[in-house]
Amino acid sequence: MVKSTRSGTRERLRRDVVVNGAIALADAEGLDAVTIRRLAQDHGVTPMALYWHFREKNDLLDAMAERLLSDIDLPTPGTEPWDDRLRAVLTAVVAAMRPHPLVAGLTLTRVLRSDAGLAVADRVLGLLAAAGFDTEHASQTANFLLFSTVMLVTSEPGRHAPNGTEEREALIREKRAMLGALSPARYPHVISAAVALTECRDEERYFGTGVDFLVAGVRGVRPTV
Amino acid sequence: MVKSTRSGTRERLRRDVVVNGAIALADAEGLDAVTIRRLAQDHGVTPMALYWHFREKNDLLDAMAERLLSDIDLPTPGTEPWDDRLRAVLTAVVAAMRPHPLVAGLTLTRVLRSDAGLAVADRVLGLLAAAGFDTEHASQTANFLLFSTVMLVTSEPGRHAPNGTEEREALIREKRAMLGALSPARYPHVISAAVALTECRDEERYFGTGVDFLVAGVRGVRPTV
DNA sequence: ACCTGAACACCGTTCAAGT
DNA sequence: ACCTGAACACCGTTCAAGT
Repeated sequence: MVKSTRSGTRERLRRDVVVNGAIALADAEGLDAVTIRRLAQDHGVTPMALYWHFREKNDLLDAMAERLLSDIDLPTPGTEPWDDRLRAVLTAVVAAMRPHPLVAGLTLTRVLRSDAGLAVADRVLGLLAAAGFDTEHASQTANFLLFSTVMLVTSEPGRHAPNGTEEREALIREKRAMLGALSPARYPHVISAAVALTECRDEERYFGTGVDFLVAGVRGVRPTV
Repeated sequence: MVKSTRSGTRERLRRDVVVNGAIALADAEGLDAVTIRRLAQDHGVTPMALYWHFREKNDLLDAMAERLLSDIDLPTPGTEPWDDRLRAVLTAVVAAMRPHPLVAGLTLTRVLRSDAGLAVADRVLGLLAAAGFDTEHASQTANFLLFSTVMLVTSEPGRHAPNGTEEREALIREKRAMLGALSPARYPHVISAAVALTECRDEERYFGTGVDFLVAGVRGVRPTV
């Protein structure tokens, strides 16, 4: 995690360049396209060259996740009510993940293994403690809360395919057609929701009410004080 | 989806056996262990034999997801308030997923492509409509709700590794040690929550309040009527 | 410190062929 | 209808070697 390279500029730059390339590649073509060999090729280097910078592929994925997590711009701790502060934190998480819906899922298993992720987790745990949660309850809630927030981004309707491409349009059309062809007797609600289920019309509203949902959920399971 | 095999017993049996084996294998060793070649070997058959039953590997994953989704035992539609009925549906989803925490994630992208998943989605959409949600809002909420419910299972602390194994114990110990070694000045809340963050002490309580959380979230974003 | 070359043990998948 | 054999184009990774 904490890198202690002495004259690090060359190494860290190189490493960062690879990580940037990997994220950009995943954004454009999905995580499956992120391959040691493909990245090597993109950088005009032999696949084995990457193994000097990363012990194994998983280390590269860790670095990608940490990059996204460190993009989270935590609000300065204020004195507002706990739920307003929680909302601000979750909004910051969403903002960092939104540009990378195809990569965000990597953070799910890595929050507690990166400095930036730990900072977010600590903040959320602190807020929940302030709201009256005991340690056990706060841990479970914080864990689920962070997962859900990231998933708000990864599960946005129509965002499974790379952004803005024709491929995405085709996928949405196809899915919509499939839903439209279902039996109206069996799945009436699905059919009338076919359009909304396949594409998000108003992203700001989607993420806004998503965060509202999560804050309300916390309020709902908050111990009565 | 809808299979129309004439004298199907032999084929469907064979196919089901493979799917069962794949789920059991994933439960025991994780999804990465589910490989065409490994399954073929387990069934004493050539890898290419599987390609008669599944057009490609993804079809096998689809079938695994559909199996889990069809394990959902939807409650008979009642006349209770919408939130009680929603709670019952979500509880049924959790119950179906809990035995397969390492497989449940497969359902996330496949709900709307399986009969069983469509039935659940239709039910949830109907409940949200009854609660006063318009189509757009209901779709986004239902989508997120199902994702979150599945994730309640896949993200349970300590359940990332196969169940009950020594490997799992080792992973938990390791993670706990890592968290305990952090700087108390920077991550005070994480450190004091190290135990709770790495293992779920009371699963019933965890899933119970998880479902409560989600129902409360829906209540929180429900349009005022 | 940083990279290459050759090799290994895996993948999913195609295609022609068998029964 | 169901399965095999041989082959292809990919993976991640190791190890010894170069500069």
